[in-house]
Amino acid sequence: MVTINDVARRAGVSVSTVSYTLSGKRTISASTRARVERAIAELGYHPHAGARALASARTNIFALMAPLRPDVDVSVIMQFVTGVVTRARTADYDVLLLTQDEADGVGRVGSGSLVDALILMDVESDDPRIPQVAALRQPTILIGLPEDARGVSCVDFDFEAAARLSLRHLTALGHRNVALIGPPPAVIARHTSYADRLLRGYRAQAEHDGVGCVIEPAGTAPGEAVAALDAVLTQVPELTGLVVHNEAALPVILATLRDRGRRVPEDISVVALAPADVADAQPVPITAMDIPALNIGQVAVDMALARLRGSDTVETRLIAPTLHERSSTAPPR
Amino acid sequence: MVTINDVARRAGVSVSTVSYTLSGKRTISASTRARVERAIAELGYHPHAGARALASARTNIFALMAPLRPDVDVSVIMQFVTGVVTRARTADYDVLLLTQDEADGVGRVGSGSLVDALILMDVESDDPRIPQVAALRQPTILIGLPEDARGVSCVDFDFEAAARLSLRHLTALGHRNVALIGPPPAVIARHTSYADRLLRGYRAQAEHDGVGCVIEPAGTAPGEAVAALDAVLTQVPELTGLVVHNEAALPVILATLRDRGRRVPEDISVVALAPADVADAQPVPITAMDIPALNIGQVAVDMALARLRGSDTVETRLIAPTLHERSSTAPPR
DNA sequence: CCGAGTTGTCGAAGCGTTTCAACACCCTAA
DNA sequence: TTAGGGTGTTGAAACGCTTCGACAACTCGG
Repeated sequence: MVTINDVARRAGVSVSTVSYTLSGKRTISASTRARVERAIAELGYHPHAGARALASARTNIFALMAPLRPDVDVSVIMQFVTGVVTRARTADYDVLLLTQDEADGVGRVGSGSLVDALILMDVESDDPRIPQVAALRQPTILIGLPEDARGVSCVDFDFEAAARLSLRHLTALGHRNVALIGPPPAVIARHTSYADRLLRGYRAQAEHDGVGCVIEPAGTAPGEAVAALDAVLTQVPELTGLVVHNEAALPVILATLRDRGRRVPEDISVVALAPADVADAQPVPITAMDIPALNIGQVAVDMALARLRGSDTVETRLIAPTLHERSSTAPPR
Repeated sequence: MVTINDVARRAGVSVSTVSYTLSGKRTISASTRARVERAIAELGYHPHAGARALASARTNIFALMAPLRPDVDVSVIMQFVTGVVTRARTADYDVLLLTQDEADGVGRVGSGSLVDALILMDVESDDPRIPQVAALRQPTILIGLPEDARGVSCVDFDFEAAARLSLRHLTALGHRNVALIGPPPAVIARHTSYADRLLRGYRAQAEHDGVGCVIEPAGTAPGEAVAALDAVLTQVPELTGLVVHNEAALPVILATLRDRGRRVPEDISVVALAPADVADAQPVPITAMDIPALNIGQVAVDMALARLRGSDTVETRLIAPTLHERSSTAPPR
């Protein structure tokens, strides 16, 4: 194993000089720097992560706690993860992947100084992890918005506003017989933060616009999506407007609508909450509130970095929704 | 920050005694152990990961290099990842998530002693990472099977056998007009290991059974799947048997078949290569070679652990396919 | 030509563990 | 009674890095 000592000897300088060339925390003459860098390249030196962590109290690792469970929508999760990992790397950070189902994962990686900051996904309205991270030295960023966010920074898509806007888009077009096909029942039962806010927004807007409030959760399996749609059609036979927030269900619902003889948008208008690529890739491009999942992951990292640089402002950032009109909405006939 | 010193003082023993109680590498009397454990609990002590790594040359971290690109099938990837992470945790290992697109990620985490072993996904037939990991002190497990696997352990689903079996299932039923809808063009162009083996197996079996060999790649977007299916139907108008290996395309293809007036399995038999839950969740449960992605991830971890325990046997494990008959195949009329 | 900065380099003291060699103790067999 | 062999515990030396304070060698204004 090649150490900083080997580099120093080879370059004819002291160990500390090598360290300072690497970190840039002191000025180093151009010629010295060059010799050190050559030695590093020749020896193929990589600093020992553990030693570095011990001496500097920094690991350059983030913990990302992601929901590796079947009931959440994999493609969106992946986008968050991708956003986090790629942005972290640009700041020379690595990402440690944790699951929810370890009881004290937070304490272990936090108190054990394994990571410099934590990013938590799939936040619930009253999330048990919040007191845990609050006890930590490391800053934490939540992707999601709990009821009580004291002391932790949050970032998320503004699902409440998104739900309101989606419905308003339909009612503004003149639709009165509308419904929402929402997240899986399990997600709602857990009071996952986004689901709570989504439903709250939808209910408020339905009341505000004076339309009936029909909400049907849908599981991730195709059969469940069909069942949910049929349940909606039973409750609202005259249905002309549908809001869908459920990645997995979207294609199935569109296919089933066709099966049932309902054309989109002539008979039924559909608004989705989904990443742009998903909405765009459907047989009929879907008018949607684009969920910028990749971007939210990146913002989470940026907030973590800011905190590590000393900013102690705990903030909540809600990404405002923008409705992207595609071909799936029209006035009712 | 509470250190092993604090624990030792509190328990009235030496630092090394605490260390040995934690590691179990020396016998400790029951009474001492109890005192130490109480001190640990009372102080909420967690060993410092960096210090531990430095002293023991072990980090208890695996690197998992996963394809965070859009053209691979997210749901299968997620299953691999989930299998790896959960199994790793049962052995007290954490998982560091790396992407492919960092040039020397392998060297950085390997030479930097950040991880004890590496697990590489999305392996290509002639993967440039193989020489990199070969130069490392740490063992590496590939999920996939490159052309030249010297020195590295591999584990994967036997896609070649799976393709042969799928096709043979159709020909044995009497189908002569068959086709394969395969992975996205980009995956094939990169010579992703599984795609290479899949096509090889299919071609061999087609020749062996004396049926035409029609292969159509399909992108992940719904539109592309439709296009692929139509291309197949143009080339083989009398089509009665279809093998599909493409998670994302499967539901779309089934829907489109219905649109085109072809019933499954009365008019067209469909065999898929897909995880059991995906195959099972379709409107018509699909006869499939179940891809045990979760399990493969776990096996990868087990192989890594074995190597870390000193076994230096470099092995290649191919998980044999088993055909699970559901309702999507029947003899041609 | 002197003193005060400025710049570039160095030595050494940690950082919190693990682990090796040593040792004290008790038990047993001779 | 003593030698010999476990048991259980300890002190101290690593492990490879960062960082602080010190200092030599310059530069520059007065």
